[in-house]
Amino acid sequence: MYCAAMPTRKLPEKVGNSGRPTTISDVAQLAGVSIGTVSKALNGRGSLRAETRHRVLSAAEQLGFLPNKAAMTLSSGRTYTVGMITTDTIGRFSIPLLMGAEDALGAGEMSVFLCDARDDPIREQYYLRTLLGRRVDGIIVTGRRTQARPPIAADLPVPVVYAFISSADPRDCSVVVDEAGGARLAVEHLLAVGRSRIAHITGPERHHSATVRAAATQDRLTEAGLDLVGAPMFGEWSEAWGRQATKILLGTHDIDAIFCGSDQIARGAADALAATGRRVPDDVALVGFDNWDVMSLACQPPLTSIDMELEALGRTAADLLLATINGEPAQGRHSRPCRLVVRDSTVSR
Amino acid sequence: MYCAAMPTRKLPEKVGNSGRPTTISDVAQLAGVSIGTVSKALNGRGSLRAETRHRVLSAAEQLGFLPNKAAMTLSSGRTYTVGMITTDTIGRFSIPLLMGAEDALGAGEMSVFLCDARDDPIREQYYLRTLLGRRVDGIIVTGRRTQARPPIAADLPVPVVYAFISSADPRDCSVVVDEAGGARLAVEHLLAVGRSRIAHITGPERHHSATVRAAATQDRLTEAGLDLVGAPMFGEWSEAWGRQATKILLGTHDIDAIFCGSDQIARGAADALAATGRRVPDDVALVGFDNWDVMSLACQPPLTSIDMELEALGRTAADLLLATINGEPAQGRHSRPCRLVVRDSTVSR
DNA sequence: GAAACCTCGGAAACCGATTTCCGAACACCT
DNA sequence: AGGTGTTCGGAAATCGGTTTCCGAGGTTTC
Repeated sequence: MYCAAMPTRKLPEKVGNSGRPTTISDVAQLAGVSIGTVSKALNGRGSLRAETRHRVLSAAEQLGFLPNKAAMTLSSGRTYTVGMITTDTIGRFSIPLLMGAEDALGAGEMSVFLCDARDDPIREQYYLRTLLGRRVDGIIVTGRRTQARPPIAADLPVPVVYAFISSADPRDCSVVVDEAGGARLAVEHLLAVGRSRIAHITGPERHHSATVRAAATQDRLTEAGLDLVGAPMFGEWSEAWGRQATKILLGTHDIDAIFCGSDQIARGAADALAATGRRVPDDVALVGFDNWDVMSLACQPPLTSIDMELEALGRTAADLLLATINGEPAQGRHSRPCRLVVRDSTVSR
Repeated sequence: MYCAAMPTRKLPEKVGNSGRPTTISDVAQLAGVSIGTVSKALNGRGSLRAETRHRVLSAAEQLGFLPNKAAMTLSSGRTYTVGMITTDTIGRFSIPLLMGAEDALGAGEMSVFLCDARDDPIREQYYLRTLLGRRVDGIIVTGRRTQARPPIAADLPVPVVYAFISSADPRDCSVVVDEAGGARLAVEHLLAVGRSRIAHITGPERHHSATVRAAATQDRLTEAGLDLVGAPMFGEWSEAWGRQATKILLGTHDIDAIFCGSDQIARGAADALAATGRRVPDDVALVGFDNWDVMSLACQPPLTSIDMELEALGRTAADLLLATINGEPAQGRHSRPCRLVVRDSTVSR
């Protein structure tokens, strides 16, 4: 009978108890077999009588036995762990990548060590060493800048996949976003809704993403027999720049659409357009990039945007890593398409 | 001489090489000693001749030896790993917590497994089991909702610290934000800049954070001999609600300040104020909560806000966890103060 | 010159699992 | 009754470290 007042007895808990974790020997003793037999029973190896197997399983259940991963690692050589190094700060981009990777890695079947190198090469090498010391089965390298980066190290004993960013060595396996394709999607959409005087406001010219998207924007317009209105406006990835650039633009050109290099810029643009009495999308249509809900949904009107599908990218990266770990090496650059998300900033509702 | 065309030779690399990772035996063989001696030399144990110690160290260096953590774990019983379970989604709140924790854990000395339970108790227990299977040295439990939650499990074999959220069991160790104190800071600041007709717009009433902050807001006003203008306006944590609530407020009351339960709400309020011709801060002062740069800096004008100092909170949680791991159990609820960040939404520049 | 002592480094147990190899027990066949 | 084959489960090696214990060899002391 259970009595609330009595001192807590060590009941068999589903997850662990406060003492020393139970080992395979404890299970063996309780089941009255050897530890080898326990191992076979739990892993379905060898040939055991059904009765024996069952006896072991219920003993393990009763003790809440969880095999010690470190011991398994030692004999199998695998840790069922991967490392994820973000070369710059963890943020809006790395989180979806992480979630996607976790997902592909079986959500807990394999675990992920997340390392934030904070743009510091020393710290990056340091993390690399700790990951190698932990004998991770593989490494995913990522970062905010999409510029190809030097390989994290030559000749590592574990497979490496670059996600979002790419390695400068073409033999390395990289999974990247087709940002040019994303920009083309945006332009095509604007053309489809009847716009022809299109401007482009984006981030710093030193950023690979900004130049790639700007170039693709111009290319696609040229294909349609059009020209970009003015030159691509390079600046910051900020709302303030979006506002400022839009004001400049409105003073000098006649436009019916702006494709922005980020949702933040687009939001700034929306504010500037509203402040000068332009209606979105009737007078000027607006497309952003990133599909960052915090921006694209809060914007008035909600933003049409380009989604880079980062979670899927994380999944792909992890899948390629798993393939390599399992002996089917994946090499080279893999590019993934973007997705257009249409909202009220380009089509009247 | 280096020649670009010649096949890559296996040079002694700083980090790893492509073959099987080197073991302590390899080092022992190269140094001409036994593995026990290598262990002593590398860890500064035992008594060795300086010459021997040096010979071992340079052999280890030459081979790029990284001790296998799994093997160390097996004999020491420690994994130098902690788990961090976020009960809901990883996001804006968990990342600073993680960074702070990483920092306190020596950035790589101990590593962190981040687990996203996605508001699913089943998944939570599943992650808990995998963490226990990996024999983590401790667990940090966190989440977005600040409501006290049931303990993640009774009687675990490893220490647990709750961060940001708290455990319903007062004996558990929790580190939380003094949200009431934060709200009081906001009110005091508004009083200090001469406001007396203060309204409060915040999130859903079912959210602990919203009710706690609202209650503290009213209390502090009462202490000052004032009343809140109208009742606290509970709604959503969104800009749209901030806009909507502000419009309602302006139609029914005469106010000179709004304290908002989040920066998003405050930003919506700022937009609504601007749309109706009110100047911020001259006509209406505005204070947000969270000090989320994306919102508070992009807002026009930039928002005065309450910073919960989540990174410091993560550090504190990790410190308490370390203390417990090292045999100085930390118990009970630890509350940490907020910080007021003054910007242009409350003081004219 | 022998006993006592000190210094240094090796042998081996141990951590907790997996896996191989082998032998005991039993059934079946002639 | 004896030989053969099959089934089941245990003993022991192994993974890569740490740590304890002990002995070889040299030095000091009387």
